[in-house]
Amino acid sequence: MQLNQVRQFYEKFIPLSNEEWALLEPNFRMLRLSKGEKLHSEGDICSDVTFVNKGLMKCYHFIDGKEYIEAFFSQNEYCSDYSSFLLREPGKLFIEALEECELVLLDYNTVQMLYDKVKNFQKFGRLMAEFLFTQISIRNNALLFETPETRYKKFSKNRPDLLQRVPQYMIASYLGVTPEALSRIRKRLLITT
Amino acid sequence: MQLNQVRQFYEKFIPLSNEEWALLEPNFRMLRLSKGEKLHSEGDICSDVTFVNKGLMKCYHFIDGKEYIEAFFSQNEYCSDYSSFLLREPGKLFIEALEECELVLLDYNTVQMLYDKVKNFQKFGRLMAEFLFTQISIRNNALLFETPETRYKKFSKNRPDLLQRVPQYMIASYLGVTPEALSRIRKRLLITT
DNA sequence: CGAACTTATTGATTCAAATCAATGAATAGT
DNA sequence: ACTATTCATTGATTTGAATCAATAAGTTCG
Repeated sequence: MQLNQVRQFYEKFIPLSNEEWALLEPNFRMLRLSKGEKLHSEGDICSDVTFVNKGLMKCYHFIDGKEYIEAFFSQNEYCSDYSSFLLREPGKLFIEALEECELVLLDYNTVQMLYDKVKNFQKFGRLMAEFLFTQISIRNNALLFETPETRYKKFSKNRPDLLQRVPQYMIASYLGVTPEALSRIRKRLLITT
Repeated sequence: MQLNQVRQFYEKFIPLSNEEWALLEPNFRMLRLSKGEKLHSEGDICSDVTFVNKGLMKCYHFIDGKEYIEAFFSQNEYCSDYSSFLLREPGKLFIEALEECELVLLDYNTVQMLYDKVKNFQKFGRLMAEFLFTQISIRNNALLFETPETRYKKFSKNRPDLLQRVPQYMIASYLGVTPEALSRIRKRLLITT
């Protein structure tokens, strides 16, 4: 099991001695998903925090037959229905592989155990929660206060890789508009530019 | 300085021995604000986490001459521009007293110090961040997926106190609609009910 | 290769809520 | 008590994006 990416990820938040890593390492589980397979569905209580070792996941609400994409998670990102994981309540999200994926999981009980056993893991948990808070705040402010056009421009700039890997109607969903609207935005930008 | 409410608040998240409390207690600062005074303005780096001992605060964006209320914080709630506090970057929020307020503050450096010095404080920080994450998620899902009418109904049910204490145009702003729209929603509900 | 399906584009129409405008009710200040 | 101001309501109009509809371009796979 290739865990060097995971370790690097953790070490961006906290220092980890070899001894501490040795306590962490045996707890990870590897999961491979094919394109279209789901990690998590609406109604499930999210059982694990998940690190994307390889591939691309999408995370979405499904309401009245329509997908509303909340996030894409690619290599070296953390991906879970975090609210459900924390609250131990059935979640509202689906999480699905958009490509062949290699995931590294840590289940809820193990996480709780590690908070007690591994020095610094509590801090890691705090920093992760804080990080995710700031991420969700940024996204929400964008949806509330920026125009679809601005959101598209920023997305193109920040995630040019996803622009290639993800069909346009999913980008539209992520940006909070219909595919038709995004098509028109792109047309407008081509003319203007 | 009346800190029993603060202690109770902390103890909802973690156990605190008298010794630990003795380490915490001297670090709190009390701040009184009159109606209309601001705790925090756009562009400020949020310096403190703030507990509302008494009174009512509003937290809002101010864009194109208009207020967009993000949250109300009343007695026994935590109130800050948390993103700015965490990122150490200028914030986008204003936080202002809607009534005479009594606030209890803990500044950034002290918080960091306490993470190291007080057993369990790291855990408290994690639980707070997690709690705030779930709160923001709930609000955002409401704004994205519920109708203004549903949001108003839930708000009336969950915060009947605020319905009394806060003018209707501020409720409208919090619910993400104009005052005119909220007035019409209320009318509709009166007729239907 | 060509059929079947998926995705993207373009145009016409609809819709929910914002904006604009006016009036009435309530509240505050002198 | 009376004026000024703020707040809530109601009606008319506008608007940005969704929906509906049709076509074109691209992909997949038998």
